[in-house]
This record gives sequence, structure tokens and C-alpha cells, in this order.
Amino acid sequence: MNSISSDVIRGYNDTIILFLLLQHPSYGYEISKQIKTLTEEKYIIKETTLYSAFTRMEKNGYIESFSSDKEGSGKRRTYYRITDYGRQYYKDKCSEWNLTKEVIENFILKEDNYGSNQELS
Amino acid sequence: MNSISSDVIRGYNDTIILFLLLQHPSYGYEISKQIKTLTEEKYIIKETTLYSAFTRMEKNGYIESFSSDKEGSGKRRTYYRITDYGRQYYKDKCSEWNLTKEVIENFILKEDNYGSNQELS
DNA sequence: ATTTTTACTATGTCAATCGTAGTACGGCAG
DNA sequence: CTGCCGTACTACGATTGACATAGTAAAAAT
Repeated sequence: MNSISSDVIRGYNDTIILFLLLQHPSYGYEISKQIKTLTEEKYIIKETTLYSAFTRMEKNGYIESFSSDKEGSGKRRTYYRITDYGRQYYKDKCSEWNLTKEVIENFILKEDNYGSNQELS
Repeated sequence: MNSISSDVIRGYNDTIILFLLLQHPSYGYEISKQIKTLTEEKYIIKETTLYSAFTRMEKNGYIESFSSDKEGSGKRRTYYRITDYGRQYYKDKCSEWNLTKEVIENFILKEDNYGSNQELS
């Protein structure tokens, strides 16, 4: 178990993607690379997960898509930009994260504490 | 969105339950109450979630069940105790949690930072 | 005596992730 | 100029954990 199981991140992939779209509009491949580098390869999102997140979030109104039709460079891509509603959702998820962290940490022992169980009411 | 969405906790219900079984063997109703009080009602586990977690974890060998057949008090209950394998699993999940926390926090902005986006490589 | 709390079981649905596969274009090396 | 690697996706089905709903039944409280 050296890398992160996906069930853990489940429910936060959307937040991760939205965070990156908050900087500037982007597309699948770039987002995927950014997650990889930002987490120092600790988390590598699966392509299918990523693209289905895009679809879901567009349907929910968190993001909007547009096509790159610049004649200049490379392949045609589908870009996404975050909406105001998406920005709000992102903020809510951040608050939720702080609450969740608090809750879960009630049940996590640090290495040091293994064996010395604390009081329970 | 005043309480915790369950998708967040998904994958950590087992860990939460195992933490409580680490103290002493217990059963559904008690576990459920303890989660409620320990989190100050911020998280209330659904009964179906709890009992299906028991079933799954027993199948996986993290816990063992036994019946209360004391003549003394109350209704007959199904108790669960954590196994050595369960203890190991719990420890692994704690490490995983610390890693996950690290990863996710790369993508969470504090209230203060909204608007002032940081540099991305 | 009846309601509430305790202590579950059964069944089926839903949603997010993931495995596998396949398509197709662009750029570069040989 | 050709084949291969990297880019940029789409399609489809399986799996899993959480949850809604419903029901059972004994014990404790009123």
C-alpha cells in the first residue's frame, strides 16, 4: 500500500480539478499532469475518472467547456473553465473538508500513541 | 451543506469502527452512539452502513463476531472484536490517511487566500 | 398496556471509480 | 515516408460502499 487508494480521494476529485481550473481554464491532459506534479506523483488520477468528472461537473454547472480552435498549435482540445457556481461549490467543499478532517482525526492514532489508548466516555 | 457528505467519509467508516473496537469489543448500537458523541453529532453513521461494514470487515478478517449470552442484562447482541489483521489494517489506514491529507491539502484554499492564487509550475 | 429504545436483517438502488479497450491526430527518429 | 511515441480523448461494463426503505422483535420506560 504505497500509493493512495482511490476510495479515499473519492468525493474530492471534483474539488481537486476545480482548484486547478480556478487558476485558469484547462483540459484533461494538462490537469492530469498538474495533479501528478503537484502531489509529487503521490496521486495520479485515472483518465476515465478525470473525464467522467468533467462530464458530471459540466452537467452540474460547475464548469463550462469550449473548444480550442486556434489554428496555431497542436491537436484540438476540449477546454473547461470554472463557473461562478463552481467557485461557490469549491468553497463549500473546502469548508466541508475542514470539518471532515476534524471528524476523521478523532479516530486516527499517531504512531506514538499505538498501545496507549486514550479515554473514551 | 451543514453536515458531512457521506462520500467524503467513504472508505473511512471501516477505520472509524476499527478505532473503537481497538478499545474493547463492541456491537452496532454502541458503536453508533460512540461515533455520534465523539464527533459531537457532526457525524452520525447510518445503521445500514454500519451493519454492512461489520459484515464486510468480518468477511475480510478484520473483526470476529461473538454472541452475548450472559443471562444478566438486556437483549442478545452480536459483539465484534478486532483481530490482529484488523489492527494491522487500521494502522495502514492511519498512514494512508496522513498521506491523503497531505495530497488533498495541496488543493484546498484557506478563506484568507481566496482571490490570491498561488503560483503553479 | 402501550410507546420508545434497543438491536438488528433484508432488499434493492445509486453514484463514483476503475479496468479494458479503442480511436485518432501530431511530431519526431530513422 | 513510415512507424512509433505522446497527446487527447470516448465507450462500456464491473465493482463497491453508502443509503433509502421496510420490517422484526425483545427490553425498558411511561
